[in-house]
Order: sequence, then C-alpha cells, then structure tokens
Amino acid sequence: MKIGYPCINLSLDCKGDRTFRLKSYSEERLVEIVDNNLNCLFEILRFNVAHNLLFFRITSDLVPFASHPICKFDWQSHFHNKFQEIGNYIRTNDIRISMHPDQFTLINSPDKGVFERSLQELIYHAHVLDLMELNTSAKIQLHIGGVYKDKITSINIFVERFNELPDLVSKRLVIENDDRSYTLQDCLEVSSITDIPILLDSFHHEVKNSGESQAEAVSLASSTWRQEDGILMIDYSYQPGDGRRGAHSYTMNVDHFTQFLDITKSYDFDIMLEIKDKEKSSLKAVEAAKDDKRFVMAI
DNA sequence: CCCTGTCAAGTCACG
DNA sequence: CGTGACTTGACAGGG
Repeated sequence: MKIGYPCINLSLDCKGDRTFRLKSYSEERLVEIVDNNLNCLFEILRFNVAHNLLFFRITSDLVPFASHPICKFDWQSHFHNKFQEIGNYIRTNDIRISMHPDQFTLINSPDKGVFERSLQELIYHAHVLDLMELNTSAKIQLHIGGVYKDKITSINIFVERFNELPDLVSKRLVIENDDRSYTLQDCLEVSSITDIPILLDSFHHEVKNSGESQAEAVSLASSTWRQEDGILMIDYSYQPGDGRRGAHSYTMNVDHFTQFLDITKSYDFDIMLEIKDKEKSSLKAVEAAKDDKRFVMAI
C-alpha cells in the first residue's frame, strides 16, 4: 500500500501545472512552460519520496495543448532527456503513477469528433508515461462517459471504441466508477467484456452503489487487476455531512481513513487522497498508516 | 501595478 | 434554449 495525492503540491513554491492561453500560443511559450512543469514535477517527486508518499497523479496540464491541432512542436524529442531523468527517478524509487484526463475526454460520445479529440488526448497521456519508460502499472484513469439517454447503447459504444484504441493507450487504461451515471456494477460489466481494470473511487461508491459495502467494492475491483497492471488503485475522499454532494472535503478525517483501512485490511492497494489540502492530508494518512503491515516506505 | 473576466475540449441538470 | 456545475486557479488584457 502506497499513499499519494493528485497533481499539485501546496507546500512547495513550485507549480507543475502552469499553462497559458491558446491565443498566446507559441513554441517559445510552450517550451518555457513545459520546462518549468517538468522541473517542478521532479521537485514534487523528491518531496514525496522524502515523505514516504509513493503514489502520485501527474497533471494533465504537464504539456499544455499537447493534443490540440495548434501544437506542431515535437515536445517528445525536445524534452526526451528530461522525461528519461524523471522516469529513472520514478523507477528507482518505485513510485506508482496515475494520470486522469479531464471531463472533456469521452470515448463513448456519439459524436465522432469528440471521440477523435479524446483519442488524441489519451495518446498524449500515454506518450508522457511511455517517455518515462514506466511499465503498464502506470495507469490512465477514465470514466465510462456520458449516458446519452440510453445507458446500454452507451456502454456498447464504450466497448466498441475501447477495442479500436491503439495498444499504447489500451494497455494503460482503467475505468473509474462515478457518482452520477456509471456505478461499480456498470464498470464490472464493462470489465467482464474488455478486461479493463477498475479503479475504485470509494467516495463515488458511497454516493452511488448497488448495495455493496466498501470492503466488497474493494474486493470486486481488486479482482479486475492483472499481474501486469499492478495492485488496485483507489481514489479516496470523505464528505463531511454538511458539504455539497460530490464536493471533495477540505481536510483529512483521520478516523474515517483509519476505519477504511481497517475494513479493507485483507486487500492490498495504492490509495490516493482526493482532498483539497493535498499533501498535508497525505502526511496525516502516512502517519495513520505507518504501522499497517501493508504500508510501503521509501527506500 | 491591480483588478477581474475569462479560459480547448463535454455532458447533464435545471429554469 | 441558455446557463452553471464539475474543479479552481491564474492568465492576460484593460484601467
């Protein structure tokens, strides 16, 4: 079990998700920003290793406009050495990596144009992980997508489109249950046809489920991960009673987290804290988990 | 320098 | 049919 947080670190004076406006696009600008973002990513990873945080989600903003037609620049070659250096560090320290394309990435849209743009976006994500020479335990997590008024058809389209994906994408893709449309059961149905592993979002599962307990959900999702996929990934967050539905909590409820670890103690997984204060809560989680026999410390 | 409207992309709920 | 939420900050242009 490794513990982590997504995309940004609030303690460091360094932002790895800087971007700029499409209107001000230029190659010089792109190079400047990507250079900054890669340096900062490396700095965050070093911070994480120093704090026993060995699970991290790399921001989709690492290379702004990478999948946009405006981008003709060969950033893969230009930053090859830097990606190698970071990849080396990740492999040496055995850091688990995920990426999560944003809500515009939908492979089951009836609109072929939406699918085509999403495909380009997924290829960009796969290139980032490939450039770092990470194995297929580094994952790209995606929701099944829209319902478009007909869930069965939409699931079928997802499966068809998945089967069309190039290998560099499909070998890394995992699906995640969401809190409005596609539950764990829906994901299991898709997984049974496609063998896609299921990333469990424990909070979404709490909001929308088919009666499975958290422990049962962990067990079901866990069984969809093959040897080459690594162990189950979990996105964890906790909603205090008064917050708006679906909103992530601001800070860690250590009791709730400890309880979650306890009820899932017969399963191993890597767990990402989707909590607004990011690494601060992750450090509390590490503190709470350090005596757990599943917990993996930095070398 | 400071203020603030706006930002690549999609879907869905709501009025 | 149009707008805001999702997530949120910060870019960038105007004063």
